[in-house]
Amino acid sequence: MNQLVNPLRPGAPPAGAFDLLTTDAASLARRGTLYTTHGIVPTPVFCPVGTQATVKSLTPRDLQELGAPMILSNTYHLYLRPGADVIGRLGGLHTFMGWHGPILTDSGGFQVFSLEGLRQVSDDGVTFRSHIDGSEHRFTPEKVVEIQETLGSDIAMVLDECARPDDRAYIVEAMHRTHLWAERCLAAHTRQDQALFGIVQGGIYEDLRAESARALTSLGFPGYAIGGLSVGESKADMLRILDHVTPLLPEDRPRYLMGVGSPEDLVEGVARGIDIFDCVLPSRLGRNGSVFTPAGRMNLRNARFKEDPAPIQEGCTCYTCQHFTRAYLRHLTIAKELLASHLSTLHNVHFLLDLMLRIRHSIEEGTFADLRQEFLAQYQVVDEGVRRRDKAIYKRAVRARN
RNA sequence: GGGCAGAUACCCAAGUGGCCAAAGGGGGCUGACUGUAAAUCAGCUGGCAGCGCCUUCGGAGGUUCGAAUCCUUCUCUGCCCA
Repeated sequence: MNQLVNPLRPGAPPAGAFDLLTTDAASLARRGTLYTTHGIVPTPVFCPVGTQATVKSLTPRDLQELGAPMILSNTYHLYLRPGADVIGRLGGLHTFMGWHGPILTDSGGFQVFSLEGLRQVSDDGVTFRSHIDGSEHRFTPEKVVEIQETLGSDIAMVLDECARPDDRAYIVEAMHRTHLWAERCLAAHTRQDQALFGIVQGGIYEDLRAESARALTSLGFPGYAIGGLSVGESKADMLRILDHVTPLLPEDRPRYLMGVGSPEDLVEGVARGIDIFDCVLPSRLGRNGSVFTPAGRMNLRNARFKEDPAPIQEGCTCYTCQHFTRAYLRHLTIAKELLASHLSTLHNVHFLLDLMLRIRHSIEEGTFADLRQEFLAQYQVVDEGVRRRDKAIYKRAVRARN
């Protein structure tokens, strides 16, 4: 894994090349290989997220030991601090952060969405106010490509506009802008050792998704991302859109579902033909005291773990589970010790990487359908009922106050 | 023995006549988190029953339409003087 491939070496696959190895008989799941300048990525793959050139609380050595095939980092955040030029002068992002495996950089498109209120969008680009010091900055498609080329990531993303799922008129506008930007990004992109992926938008509307997929594929990218999902729409909507979109994307190019990452979503995403995932969930949940188990999420703060001598997950091979009890992890979490974040994140990332490993094997063995069925039968998803109950408690509290 | 200050919910601590079941912290409990403005955020934390009632501010008694708040007394704590 992570074996170095020189894209300039004669006969070596170009950066971003994708080999489709096996296709599942009962679903759209597929097993493939993605070639990058910094290593070969087996797909389907999950990428932990290191927004600020670090997967929070983990060292590159941890990531290597966990077997992370590729990680994600972020254009907007690194551009603001420490500055892409700084990283460029220090030898590029890989050298700067000490991670020599594949890196995918997001374009800042997600920040167009998440920094709503600090930004203004026009057809030409986005004007941001820095969330750090309030200073004004401008991102155009060309600028975003330039930054990512300076960073030297293995896979760069086009600038896109991620929009809330509920407003069709706005989604249409954002989608068309995303198409214009995709074309300009492609025209501006020069690095041969870096692959540039396009991003399909269109919210929860099947006709818009189809239009977006058509527009993007006509431009000819080495890989296609599906953006604008898991941003507040229901799970049913997300899966419906995936069912609809992946068949419209070229079979011989990798498909990347951006920002998705809960265990159940990974399984269902793979079943719908997704090859690449990334998500902050394992690291953020870890820092906030939640860990994944085959039965669902576990909140380590719960009083019932106060004297629990078991590991998070019986039989788990991660460092955390092999050495520490729930009681100890609960103590660290409640005492807000730094080690709690590290150990919980370690377990969570391991959990997802291990799930992907098992998924890849099962596709090779032709048993993905069984894995999918067994995993989903066991894994308890936090359901709408719980949310409704929370909402009811909140309403009652408000009523009591008035 | 005398003088002064104090005792408020699990802890610390506001409140010195009605707007007080009682501010604010802390602690405790619960929940959320999906291309990271997140080591973050939200709710609950006297009891019961669904907008009301009941029992609370060291104990007892009193003043008042009404007391955590005023008076008497007792208990305890701290400081000072003998």
